[in-house]
Amino acid sequence: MHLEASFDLDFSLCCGQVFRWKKIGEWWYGVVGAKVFKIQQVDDDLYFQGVGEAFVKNYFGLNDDLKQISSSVDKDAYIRKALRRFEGLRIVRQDPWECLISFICATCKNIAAIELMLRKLSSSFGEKKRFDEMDFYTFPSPEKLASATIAGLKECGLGYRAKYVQATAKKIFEEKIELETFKNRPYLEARRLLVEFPGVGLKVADCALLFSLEKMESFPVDVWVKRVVLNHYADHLPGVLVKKLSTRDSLSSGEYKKINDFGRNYFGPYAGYAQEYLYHYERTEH
DNA sequence: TCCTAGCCTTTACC
DNA sequence: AGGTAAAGGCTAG
Repeated sequence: MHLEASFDLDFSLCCGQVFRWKKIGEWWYGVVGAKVFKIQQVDDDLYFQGVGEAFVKNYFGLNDDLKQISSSVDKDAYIRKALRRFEGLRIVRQDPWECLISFICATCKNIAAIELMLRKLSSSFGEKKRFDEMDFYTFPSPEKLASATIAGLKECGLGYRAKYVQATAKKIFEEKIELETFKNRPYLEARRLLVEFPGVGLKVADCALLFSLEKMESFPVDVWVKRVVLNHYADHLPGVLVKKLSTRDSLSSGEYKKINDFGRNYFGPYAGYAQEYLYHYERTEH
C-alpha cells in the first residue's frame, strides 16, 4: 500500500503506546484481536500480510490528518523539535480491553518488564495462533482473566497488579460492559467511568482513552511528562504548584488534574498527540 | 482535600 | 557476583 501522508512505523511501535509487537528480521509481527499479522515499511510503502488495507489504516490511524494535527499542537519551539524529530509517529488505535489491562499492569514497571508480563499473560491465558511457522497468542478475554486465579496471574509476574486485573476483568465480564461504547461519551465522562475499575487511576484511564478510545484531547501525565512540563512549561503553572512538584515524585490527584488541564488547554483538541511526541522526545533525547 | 505507606517483580547499574 | 534502586501508580486510611 502506498502511503499518502507521513507515517513512521518504527516510531509508532516503539514510543511506548503498545507492548506486544515484535520485530523479527524486516517484519513487525503483531496480534490485534483475533488476527495475527506482519507489516513492514519501505520508504513510502507499507507491506503487510494477514489483514486487509482498511484494517491497517484504521489500526495505525492513517486516516488521521497528521499534518493538520501537528500544526494544531505546534505551539512553541520546544514541541516543534519533538514534532520534527519523530515526524510520522502516529497514535495507534488499540483494542480497548487489551489497552486497559496493559496500563493497569504498567504501573511502576519499566517497558521491558511490562512486555514480559503481557507476553506471559497472553501465552498462559490467550489462544494460540500459528503464523509464519511461529506461535502467537491472542490477548486473553475478560471471561478468561475473570476466572484466572490470583496465583496464576502472579506467575505471569503481575505482583500486586494481579488482584486489579482479576477484579477489572470480573467487573467487565459480569456487568457485560462494552468498553467500545465509551468512545461515544465525552472525554471527562468516559474517564469518570474508567476510574471506577479497580487498579485504574487517572493516569491509566488517560492512557486507555488516548490509545484505544479515540480521545485525542487526553493528556496522560506520567513521571516523564511531569518532567517535561516542569522543565519547559513551568511558566504556565502556578509557582506554588511547581515548587511542590519538584520536591516529590508522586502526584496527588489534584496535582495530576492541574498538569492534565494545562496540557489540554495549551495544546488543544489533539493534546494527546503533543503528549506522545514530548514523552518520546524526553525519553530518547535526554 | 491532601498526604503517606504499602504493594510485588524485573531490570539496570553499581 | 551480589546488592540495591528505580521502574510510564493505585488504594486504603
